[in-house]
Amino acid sequence: MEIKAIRGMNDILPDEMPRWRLLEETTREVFARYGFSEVRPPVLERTELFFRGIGDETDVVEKQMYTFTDKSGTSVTLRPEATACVLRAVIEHGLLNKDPIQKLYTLGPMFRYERPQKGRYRQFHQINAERLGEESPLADAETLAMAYDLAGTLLGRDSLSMEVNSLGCKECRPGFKDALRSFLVSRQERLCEDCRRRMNTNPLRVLDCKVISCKDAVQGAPVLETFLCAGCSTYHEAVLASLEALGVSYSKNPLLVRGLDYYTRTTFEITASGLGSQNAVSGGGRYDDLLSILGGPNVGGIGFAFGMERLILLMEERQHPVKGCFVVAQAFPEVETKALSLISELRSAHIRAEAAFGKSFKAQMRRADKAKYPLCIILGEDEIQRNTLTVKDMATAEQYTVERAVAVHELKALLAGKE
RNA sequence: GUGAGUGUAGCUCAGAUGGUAGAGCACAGGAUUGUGGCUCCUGUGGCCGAGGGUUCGAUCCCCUUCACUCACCCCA
Repeated sequence: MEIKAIRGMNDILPDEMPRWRLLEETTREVFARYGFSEVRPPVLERTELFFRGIGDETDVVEKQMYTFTDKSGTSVTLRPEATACVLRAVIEHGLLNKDPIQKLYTLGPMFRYERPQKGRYRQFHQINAERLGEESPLADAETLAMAYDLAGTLLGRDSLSMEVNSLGCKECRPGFKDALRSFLVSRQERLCEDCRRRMNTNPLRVLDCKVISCKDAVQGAPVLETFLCAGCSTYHEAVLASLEALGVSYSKNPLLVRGLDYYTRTTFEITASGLGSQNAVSGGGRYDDLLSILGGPNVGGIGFAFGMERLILLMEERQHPVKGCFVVAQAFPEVETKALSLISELRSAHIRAEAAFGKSFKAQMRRADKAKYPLCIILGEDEIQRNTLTVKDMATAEQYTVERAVAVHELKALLAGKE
């Protein structure tokens, strides 16, 4: 029986790597411009971290976690998201004592046990940014701007849209929840089965339901915006004004709800066309209570995540640029030995060099062509006799004779002209 | 967890009322015994997803199972 990869876990094959590298490089570049530094927490954490951090009534925690007990009997979980992990690291190492403002990002795999679908896998990768220690709507706006900046440079602004909302804080949200719940109870016979359950556990989610009868029933429901306390309301206005100042185009979506419990005030989502139903490319928001819930200082933060596979799906294919030479050698032991030392000399000079021994001359040429090498070096008995090399330009088919002694120097010059 | 669709060569896909399979691309070799791409020729490659049932005989029909895809749910 052939062993195959586990469901929902994919190999990233060589052809796809250029896109992944571009994605990672762009992320590092953009985030560095905003003063963010990289961290790398482990992928395995104590299960309790996510219970406390994400909220035990969320779908993620209730049914999507890869949880098991390790050999010491502790319950551990493959992280379903990164924020709780990064904050755990910040708290554990007292980073906020060294600097009360922390701007961090991390890249890596996350795990959720869900039915795989386009843009949704059981092992998937996220880009995650967290910004801690600034109580200011400007910090919120700048964080959203950074997410928008990254998405824009990767995908172009045209296919993107950003939606913003405020979820209020622990002062004003309960009032809204209660009002919403009693509104929903009054109309519960029109709600779908799921929503009748959600009505009690997480009434906000009902607003987001896609079932038409629910959308209908929700008409005229209390609006979160009107319940926001004065603090939240002015804060939200300031965030929106700052977004405009930053040139970020967004739309308000009072129904935008996040799946994780820890969000307060600002939340947002970036969606892209072309992904089918999993069209959220990024999402995030402010979490003023999460640090303290996790046992840290009473400091707020804001962050977001990008789904890397979703970005990759939208990025154009790229090719490995190949700059170097392919060495074609006639199949005689003496020639092959010389070829070997030439290759090694080239590599020492930081020139990419490759050969395919044990192949016919023609086959070697074909490989040189297929691998898209701009130059091909031909080494045969004649060249060895005369202490020269034949260099062939694969694009123009021109050939030059080069003295063996100055070969590396010459090749460097020739390659410098190829981009 | 629910629903629908699909599993045949490395990839994309044909196939017959049930008689153990083909194409294109890719790969390898040759036409050109030291010259790639284009062309032509040849070749390698398949337990027809797995298990069971019906049948003289199943890749095809039936059941089961697994996987993939899309959608729901939920999310990045």
